Amino acid sequence: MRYSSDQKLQTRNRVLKAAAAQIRTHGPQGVGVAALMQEVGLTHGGFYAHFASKDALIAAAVKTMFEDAAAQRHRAIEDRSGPAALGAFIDSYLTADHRDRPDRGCPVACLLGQSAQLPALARPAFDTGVRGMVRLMASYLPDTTPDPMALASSLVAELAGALALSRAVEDEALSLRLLEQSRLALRARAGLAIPNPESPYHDH
Amino acid sequence: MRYSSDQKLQTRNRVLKAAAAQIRTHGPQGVGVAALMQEVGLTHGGFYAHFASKDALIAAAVKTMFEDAAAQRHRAIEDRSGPAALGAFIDSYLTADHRDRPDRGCPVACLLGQSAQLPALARPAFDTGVRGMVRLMASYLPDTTPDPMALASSLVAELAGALALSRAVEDEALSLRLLEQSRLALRARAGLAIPNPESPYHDH
DNA sequence: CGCCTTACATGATGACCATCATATGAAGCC
DNA sequence: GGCTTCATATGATGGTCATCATGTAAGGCG
Repeated sequence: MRYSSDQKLQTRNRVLKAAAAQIRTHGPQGVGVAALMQEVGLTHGGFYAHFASKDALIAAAVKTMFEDAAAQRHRAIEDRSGPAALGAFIDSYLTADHRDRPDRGCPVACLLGQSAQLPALARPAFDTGVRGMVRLMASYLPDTTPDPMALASSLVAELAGALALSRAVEDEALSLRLLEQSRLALRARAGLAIPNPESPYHDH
Repeated sequence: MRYSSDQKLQTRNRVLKAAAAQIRTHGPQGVGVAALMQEVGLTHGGFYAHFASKDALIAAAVKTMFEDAAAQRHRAIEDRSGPAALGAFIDSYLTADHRDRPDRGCPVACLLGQSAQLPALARPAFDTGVRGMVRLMASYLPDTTPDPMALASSLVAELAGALALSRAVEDEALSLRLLEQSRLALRARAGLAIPNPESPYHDH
């Protein structure tokens, strides 16, 4: 092999990561091949050695976004499971930090209104990502939940909706209130205790 | 005045209406001046007699979208008020019909993830539109609600989130289930009765 | 009747875009 | 040390875009 053994793969991954960030901040149509490659330190010419087309890149990038999101989720819930994991996830999702870093954040919240604008190649990736998130939420719910998938989908809708709303609102105080209010509502709906770090009734 | 007395105003309104539809389906960046004018039956040249720039058009179009949405809301709730109005609104919002016609539908659900992609000129219009929707929901809540704005913002988040999710999912049955489940969850959260079973959304 | 405002059309400009054909140059292999 | 391969660069192509300068014609007003 020429160059270091996995040079091409590493470059491909760097391009993917940059694309995943740009798609989340500027939308699928806001990414340009030339600008993207420049961000990685290359020129536009080499792009087609890695991806068949811009649409193929976007499809691959959407997939990466969900993989990264799953990794972050694991970091957020640490070794908790069940309802405790759900609470940790909700709390980590509806934060100012997550709101301010859409480029590293949940793909569902970023692409919520834009599924129709994704190239046809990328839509299945987004679809399975959304379903995966719902399924995961359902798996965290207490065993006593009558219809876990129903509740989970409703929770995901509010999670992503609230984060996106908090990004749309210009007033910082209102934005924080939106996050906090949905956080409380979601915890209540999921049958979790009111979050209070010092409370002896904290859920785990 | 030459031409019929308000010819220019009417043209402007037709352009605005077309833009409002295109923005909702193709996103703010998916609208082209030439294509837009052609849809109205004109050519691209006259555009700048009506709007200072494309960004100014988008700002004006966002405003129109919310005005249209308010009019539709009035039609949906008819002469109901309070919780009855809220129930009618929720039921009319989370329907397959609304899902399938984003070009005439709620601007919040369409632009949820794209507020950052709106031109700076248009963001205030979106911001006030979102706040208006939350305020209206709050006004429908029962007087006994402890913190109406808090509940209202949480409801709006789920409403828009659920509609956007239902648009993202490719499986029709799952999409309908998403709508129905959030519809039930929202009615319950707002303290409303279980909706009548003969609703037109039950076909599946 | 003819003028002149005005709504709109034609056509041009320059920027930017995705895509591709071809060149370059680094590095493992003989 | 030269050959070859492959990751990336250079530069071109055809397209689309927003914007604007200028042309045209419709029709109310003098």
